[in-house]
Amino acid sequence: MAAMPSGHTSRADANRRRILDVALAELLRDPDASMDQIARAAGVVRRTVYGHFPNREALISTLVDEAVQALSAAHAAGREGVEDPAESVARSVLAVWELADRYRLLIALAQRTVTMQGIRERLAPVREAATGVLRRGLDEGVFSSPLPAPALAYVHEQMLVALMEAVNDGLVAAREAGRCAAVTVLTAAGVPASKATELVAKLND
Amino acid sequence: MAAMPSGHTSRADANRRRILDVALAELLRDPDASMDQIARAAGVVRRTVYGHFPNREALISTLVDEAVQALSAAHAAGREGVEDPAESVARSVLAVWELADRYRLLIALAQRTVTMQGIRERLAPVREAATGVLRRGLDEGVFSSPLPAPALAYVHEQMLVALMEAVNDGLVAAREAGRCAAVTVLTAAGVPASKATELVAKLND
DNA sequence: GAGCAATTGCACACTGCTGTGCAATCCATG
DNA sequence: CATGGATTGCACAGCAGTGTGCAATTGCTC
Repeated sequence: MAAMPSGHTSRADANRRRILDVALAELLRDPDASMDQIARAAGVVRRTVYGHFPNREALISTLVDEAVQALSAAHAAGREGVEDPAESVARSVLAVWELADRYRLLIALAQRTVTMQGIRERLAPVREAATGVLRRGLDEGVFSSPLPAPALAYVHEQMLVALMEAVNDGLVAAREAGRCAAVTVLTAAGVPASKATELVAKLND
Repeated sequence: MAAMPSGHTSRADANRRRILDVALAELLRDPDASMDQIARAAGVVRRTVYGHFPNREALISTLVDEAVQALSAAHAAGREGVEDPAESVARSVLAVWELADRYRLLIALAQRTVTMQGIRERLAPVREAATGVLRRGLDEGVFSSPLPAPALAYVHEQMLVALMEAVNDGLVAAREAGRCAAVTVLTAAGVPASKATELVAKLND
């Protein structure tokens, strides 16, 4: 039946959750992983996956939606009520990075998948927000770059991706990565290294 | 027969060349483009493509090899006989960028393909060279970053990718992109914006 | 115009993935 | 232990792509 004892998710729900989690990891290893691979990795039969998601696209779409939603929230929360562009950027990066450990894989995946298209589209709002902050920073002279704000937004986005890969490959400790990312992003925007370091250190204490 | 008149490439060679060129463009639009799509786009029948390349992988492999080779050459040439790390980095970026207009597409493609693995492997030497320069710069204090040299190399690599996408999307003029890339890369490494701009301007006159 | 390599146009076998249907089975709950 | 939703196992149709074989044809070269 529909109702269930308090605090106890049905087996179906648990399976659905696990399938999503496993799919995330599995699609990283191979962006073209088949439904069968995913199902087996989730300890389930292919047919069962189709019981939860009508088709492959629906599954991936759900995955993307979850990630994008979490990311948008973090990005927005990170800079609410802050007027200084530099601090705003730093806070955003740090906030987004919180999720990195969970979604790093998906982001890396996104890089090399056709699905990339869909993801970039859905991230457009976030990117526009970021562009806005960057533009303000450039206008106010807090930032300094030969690049127009939108291009700088691209660069920042890719820098985070690069850092995530660096963490994946063990070049940077996950613990420090957030701070490093924030500092590097600010630095790339033209904020003096010393000032960037100081600001981030203060935020991160 | 095998021999041919001076300076005149056989139709076969011309076809092979054209197939490679078209495949490059076609695989960008769709990393999973079929052999048939590629063949048709090259104004040729699928069977003909198989006449030149035993299989899909061989074709892509050839494509990658050409690009990597050109890239390595440019990267090395750009910084031969230069001792200042900052100038070295700036020269490399500018040199590599020369090829960007031709290979930008492939690079973007690489980002989202499984083939990515193979490419990153083959680019390892270049990345190591870059890491070396970055390390020297960090040691000498010319650069300043919380990131270790290898991670910084990742970041720089991705920044170039981002810039290429920005150009593809019309956010930056191809003509200025090289200079901007160089400046931004240096800035991200902690070189003061003013100094970076000045250096690049001098190199690029 | 004969000769020859390259190209073409089919046809074929094979593989791997998708999405669906259905009967058998599992298993927590009541 | 009975019940019903979830899961399983299997089978099937369909599709798209790959790589290959071969005979017919094109078009350059001599």
